[in-house]
Amino acid sequence: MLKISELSKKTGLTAHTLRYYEKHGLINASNRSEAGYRFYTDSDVRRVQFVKTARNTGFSLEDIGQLLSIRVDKLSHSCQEVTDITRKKLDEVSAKLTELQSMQQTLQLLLESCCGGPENATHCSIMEALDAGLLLDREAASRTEQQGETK
Amino acid sequence: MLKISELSKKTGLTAHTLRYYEKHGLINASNRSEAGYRFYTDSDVRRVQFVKTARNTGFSLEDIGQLLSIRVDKLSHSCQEVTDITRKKLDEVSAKLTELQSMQQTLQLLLESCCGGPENATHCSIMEALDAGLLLDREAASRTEQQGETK
DNA sequence: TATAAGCTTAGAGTTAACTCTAAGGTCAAC
DNA sequence: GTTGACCTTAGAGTTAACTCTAAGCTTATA
Repeated sequence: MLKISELSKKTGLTAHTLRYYEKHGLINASNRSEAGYRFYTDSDVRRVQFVKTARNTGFSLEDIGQLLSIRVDKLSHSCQEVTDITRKKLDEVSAKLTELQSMQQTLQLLLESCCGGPENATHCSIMEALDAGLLLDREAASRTEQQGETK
Repeated sequence: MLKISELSKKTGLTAHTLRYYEKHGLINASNRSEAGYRFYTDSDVRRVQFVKTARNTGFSLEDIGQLLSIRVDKLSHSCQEVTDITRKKLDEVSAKLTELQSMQQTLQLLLESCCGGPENATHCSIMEALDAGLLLDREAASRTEQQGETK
């Protein structure tokens, strides 16, 4: 039976975060001392570690809530439910990745185009590119279109 | 001279967002009607488009504030200042990219490992992997270390 | 002239996941 | 018996970039 600071050390999550997770229904301390101190069982610890692993994998706390309800009653849930959550997250991550890759490419091009020296910025090619809106041909285009479509 | 809704149409930014940018010192309407309506000059429009392009490139509003102060007085600023801001942003984007790529890989492996079928989740390999904390060998490890180091 | 569309401001709400504070109770050690 | 470390709770603050609301003018149209 671990106290919250011991669980904190064991998991690398702060006591604050552990209480936050509890408040949001993700974890719990199976026992309390007479004074109200939380005491965590091995089972509690495993659940916290599950949450941490899922968090590190990119799942939101809401996702994790769903995964946890599957975890405690696996018989009533299917693999498909699990893959649905996972695929949805993968799609989100992939979309974000595409966006960031586009940004990365643009930023690299900008850096390559500029001398980066102590000269004044009168003819700075980065400033010129931003002024010209040249980047709109790439990432901005898709986002601008999406904005227009959702109106 | 454009009214705010006209500028909104022209830029794809909402009037709300334009006022928000103004409140945060990024843009301004050079003129106002007697009734207080904002009127934007061509120069104002170009500045707004600069902000939009920079935003699409990944710069934060704070970054853009710096870029704008360079933009209005290029003689007093160097290319290096511009590349510093750009490189810092590129580093951020690259770091985030690495993290997301790791997540993507993990999520893909999880999906490949699971049947995803209507079977109950008793032996779901995704649940097992999250339970085992297997992913900690990859991305979580670096983040856990960072957390430990910054303590 | 009445209606609707559009403009103004100040300020509150949203989102996610913490992060921190205040006020106070508990516990082990010296 | 008094420090000091640790625990409790409720609730406020943080971050970024919007997004929306309310209450009230202004303007164009029919």
